[in-house]
Amino acid sequence: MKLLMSILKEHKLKVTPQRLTMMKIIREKGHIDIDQLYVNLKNEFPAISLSTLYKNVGQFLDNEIIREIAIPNHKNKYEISFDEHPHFICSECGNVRDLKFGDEVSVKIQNLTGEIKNISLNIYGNCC
Amino acid sequence: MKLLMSILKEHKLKVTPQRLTMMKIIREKGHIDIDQLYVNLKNEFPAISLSTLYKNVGQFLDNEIIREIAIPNHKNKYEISFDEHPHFICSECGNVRDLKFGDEVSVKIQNLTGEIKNISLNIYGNCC
DNA sequence: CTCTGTGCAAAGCGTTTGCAAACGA
DNA sequence: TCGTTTGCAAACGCTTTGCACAGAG
Repeated sequence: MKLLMSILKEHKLKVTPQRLTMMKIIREKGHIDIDQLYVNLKNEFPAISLSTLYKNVGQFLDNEIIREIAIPNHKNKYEISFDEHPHFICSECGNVRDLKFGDEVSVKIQNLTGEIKNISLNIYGNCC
Repeated sequence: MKLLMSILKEHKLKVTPQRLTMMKIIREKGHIDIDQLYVNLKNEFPAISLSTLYKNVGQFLDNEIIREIAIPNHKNKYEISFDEHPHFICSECGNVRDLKFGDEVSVKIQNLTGEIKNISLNIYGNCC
């Protein structure tokens, strides 16, 4: 598993304890929204401000260190960018479960004009 | 093509000129965000208010008359619910092109625990 | 030492709410 | 007539911005 520190350095972002902890929490939780992230960070940094979170989340997204998951009727969640994978999202509670391309889910695309940068496949169901 | 009026009636929503025009514009434009919708509606209803749009869009979504397309770094767009289909979304300008399940794109799902309500497949590329 | 990052307070902006009047059934 | 919808204004809440100080390199 890649060191969080080196990920920041690769993108020429300064290594701060706040950033490292943000990344650690996102990686541990798998999928987390701003508010949950804030609560978790408060434990370690009681003085941390929401604007720091927003600024860093913005930079992480710009640098594709994390990826944004849009969930209808819920706040966006974030995950560490690793491999592309589909999500199973609960329409009720917004819970996200990772699926796998390959054995579980496969997508076949033919005759598509235009370069593909990224595929987002969300399957909505109910886990409640 | 189904009458817009009867769609509203099916959902026990009152038929108002504002609603009919909203649906007409969304159907014509294919994919449209709140602001573009507002501008278009202003032509026909100079006094229409944004809150009317928000209220109706909310109701259309609740009743699944329209569907929401989340586009990173752009405002959500809306389309009339018809068949499920994948979208090709330009990462730069947010433009949306409809694709087809079947010949163009197919998804195979195996061993997935949990009922599937809905599948959203967005392919990101560049049209600029 | 220099430049970036942090925290705070305030501003900004899209969206929602409350209410009276208008309208649809 | 009765319940719903509309438009307006105000409230709301999330996100962004400006700035001074702190911290990383």
